[in-house]
Amino acid sequence: MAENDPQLLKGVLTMVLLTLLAEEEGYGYAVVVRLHELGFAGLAEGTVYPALTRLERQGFLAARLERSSSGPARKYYRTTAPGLDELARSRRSWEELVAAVGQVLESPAPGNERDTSKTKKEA
Amino acid sequence: MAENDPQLLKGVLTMVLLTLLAEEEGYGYAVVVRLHELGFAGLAEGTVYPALTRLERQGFLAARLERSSSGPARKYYRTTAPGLDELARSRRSWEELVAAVGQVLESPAPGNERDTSKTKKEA
DNA sequence: CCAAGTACCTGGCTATGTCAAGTACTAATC
DNA sequence: GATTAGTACTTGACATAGCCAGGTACTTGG
Repeated sequence: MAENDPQLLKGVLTMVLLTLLAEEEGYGYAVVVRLHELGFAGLAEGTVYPALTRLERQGFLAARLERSSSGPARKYYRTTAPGLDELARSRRSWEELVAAVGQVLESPAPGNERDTSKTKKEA
Repeated sequence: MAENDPQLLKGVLTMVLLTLLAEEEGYGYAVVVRLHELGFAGLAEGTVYPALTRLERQGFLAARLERSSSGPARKYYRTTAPGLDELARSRRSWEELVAAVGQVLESPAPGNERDTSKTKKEA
């Protein structure tokens, strides 16, 4: 589980959070732990909490507080209906990206000339 | 080919550019056109050129100018040896990310309780 | 009382994609 | 020969979102 490239994560976290919290309600701390288990190794709390707050502010997550006997109150989040829409959109973008990247990475043969000018007369 | 999420592209572009320019030399404008064909629909010139410049500055790409009869001189880039190393690292991160995201998206059954506290006594 | 585990929040930093505008060369048209 | 359109590259100001460091606060146990 190597260090994840911070940049690669961008945008992905939103989708991941909406997915997890659509399946079942959860609170920040637990989500962080879960994500570490799922392969998002270096993921910091300072990344997840602001993301949850943002998604709530955007109406994609709903939150409720619940007292806990093992520490401070937990903020449970659940994906809302607009959140599900956003998730669907997000997944589509993700799949397109994966497809496009796949096409580049598994590029078959480097034999086709690419020249935007129609090769009328070249230097 | 829907609008790509700008955030999702982050970090990916670097990898894609290093890949394309490792296969064969190319100049910015042509790369932009090529990427559009490959599924990176909304990709702007203003995104690609700075990326190329950055990669050159970092030593991952080498550049040379070539006059053209169809417009201003073209700046041809080719991936360097360090660029190939970076590409390898980058691909690894990407594959890990795709795997991790895959695990979340195709999450099988939402039945397992996840609670960081060992359920000693819950509210 | 203090430490450690749980749980959340914030400010400042950074990286990078986007937009808009600009420069400049060539060829074709009027 | 000035204008326009296509080719080709650059840049500055902006927005987003992840990261780090540090802070707050509740609970339990020594």
